[in-house]
Amino acid sequence: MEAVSFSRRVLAAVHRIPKGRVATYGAVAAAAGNPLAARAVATALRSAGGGGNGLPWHRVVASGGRIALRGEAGLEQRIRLEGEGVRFRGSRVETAYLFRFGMRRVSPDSTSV
DNA sequence: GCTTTGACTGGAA
DNA sequence: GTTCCAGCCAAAG
Repeated sequence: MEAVSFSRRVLAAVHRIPKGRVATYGAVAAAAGNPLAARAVATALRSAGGGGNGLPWHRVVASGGRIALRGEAGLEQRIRLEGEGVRFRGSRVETAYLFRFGMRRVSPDSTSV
């Protein structure tokens, strides 16, 4: 029973992304309950997002760590991520910085960067 | 309630 | 390496 809307879960998932890490739309969609709803994640973010909401939208990237937005928006997102300590490899984010939901710390140093 | 849109994804060219 | 096509889902008009 989904008491809350999808966008709500998406926002919660995005908010769960730790600083200095980035999650793909597919990961957020999976955390929201539908791994195939990557597109819906973008729709929800665009609707709920927009700025001023305190939502770390810049921590959400496309598949492979690619920047989803184009133009200034994508550039700003990259700058924000770099400000959080995320490294870039050309036009892509390092795969090691990709955050995955449901990560269990099998080792005490697994979650550490 | 149907149609349009959109910050996606994976595979092929 | 990039670009294009088709498929998917949810929210807004």
